[in-house]
Amino acid sequence: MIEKNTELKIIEAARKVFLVRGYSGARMQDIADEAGINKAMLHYYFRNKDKLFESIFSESVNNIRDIFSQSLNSEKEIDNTLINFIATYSEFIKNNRYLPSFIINEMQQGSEMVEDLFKKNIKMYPIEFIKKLKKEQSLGTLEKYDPLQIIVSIIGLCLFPVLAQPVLKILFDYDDNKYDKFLTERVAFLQKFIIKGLKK
Amino acid sequence: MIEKNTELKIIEAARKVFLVRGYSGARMQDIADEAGINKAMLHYYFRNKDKLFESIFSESVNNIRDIFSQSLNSEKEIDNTLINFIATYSEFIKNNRYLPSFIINEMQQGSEMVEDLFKKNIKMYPIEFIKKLKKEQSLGTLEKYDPLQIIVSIIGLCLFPVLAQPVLKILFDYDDNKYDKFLTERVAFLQKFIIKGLKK
DNA sequence: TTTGTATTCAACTATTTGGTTAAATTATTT
DNA sequence: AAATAATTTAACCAAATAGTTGAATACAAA
Repeated sequence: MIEKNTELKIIEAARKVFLVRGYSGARMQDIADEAGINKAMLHYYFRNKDKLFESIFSESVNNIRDIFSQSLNSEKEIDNTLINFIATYSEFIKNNRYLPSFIINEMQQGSEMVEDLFKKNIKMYPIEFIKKLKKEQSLGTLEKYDPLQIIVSIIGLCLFPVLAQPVLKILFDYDDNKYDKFLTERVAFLQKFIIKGLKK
Repeated sequence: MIEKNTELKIIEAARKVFLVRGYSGARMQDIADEAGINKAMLHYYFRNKDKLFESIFSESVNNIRDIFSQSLNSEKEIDNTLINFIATYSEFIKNNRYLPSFIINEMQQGSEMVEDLFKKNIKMYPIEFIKKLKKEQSLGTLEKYDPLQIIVSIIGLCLFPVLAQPVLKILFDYDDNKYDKFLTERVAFLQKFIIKGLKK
């Protein structure tokens, strides 16, 4: 019997394996098993490991980019922009645990191929948000910090607890439920903490 | 001629390779080349890849733990504790770029062996710092945030720009010099931003 | 010097892993 | 139904990689 969605099944399996194990840790056999197909099928649909990886990595970069620009540009006023971004971005990351560490890690390796894919797909600079910040800064409502320091801080505050989840769970002796609660509560904490830190 | 510090050379080479490439990305041959010795020497001094990895990973966890507790407990007063921690920790991380991502990544894989090594070596809970925070909170000088949220935030703010360095460099179109400047300037920014965010 | 021990290496083996192929099966078109 | 095209598989092959071995060399102690 011919399976209609073999390609989709492969993509889903590859996503699962690559995101957790990374390029060098991923095994073609594992991906085939996860997809419930024969290993040769992978090479039928995708010429080789590199090509399969490329499609997963590109897709991942696109996802991060989309949710980022989408959640950063939805509201007009700066406070609401921040509140909305923190909530939306945190939620997305929570549901896509492995996405940030996957991208960060592959980029760390410094391979030409990965860097090119990243550059090709990311195309994003938060120009509108920076304008908003600068305007508030010149009005005297926000501290005159470097906008990029601010952006890195906000993203980092959202991402880090998910990036470091396995480490922090052990450090704090939290089980899955407790850590989930920790992440949920973090949204309100961040909204208050960040705005307090930025306001003059 | 017998080389006196072969074991040390191996450790240094293994550190270099493992920290950047991770367990699965590291090649015994690369480590041997980096150390300037024969591949068989690795197995003479360390039985196998796992044993060599274990010693590097344990050492890394110990380093992180030491610098953490050391820079967190040096000062008495809360403001100075924070200012000192941010400066010391940031400086350490800047000089040990790959340490955080190495540990976080290997922990992400969820292997029994790595998790056990981590638990065995970390043994750290910032009890003194939490006491200090709670005292200030009850005095009304600090906002009544969950101490763990605070700690995760401070660490994340210091670590994230180094974790995500390759990504952020491309996003901001910064070269090595510019990014180095960004990290240097970040210390003062964080000291101000964090204290403002925490103070009532 | 001689003897024993630690160190080093080149060449080898075993295993893992990515990739190929040819044949069989299923679907689609004529 | 027959012919053609697409899909799937088992059984391979080739390359990469971890690990082994035995001989040679250097050093230290007797």
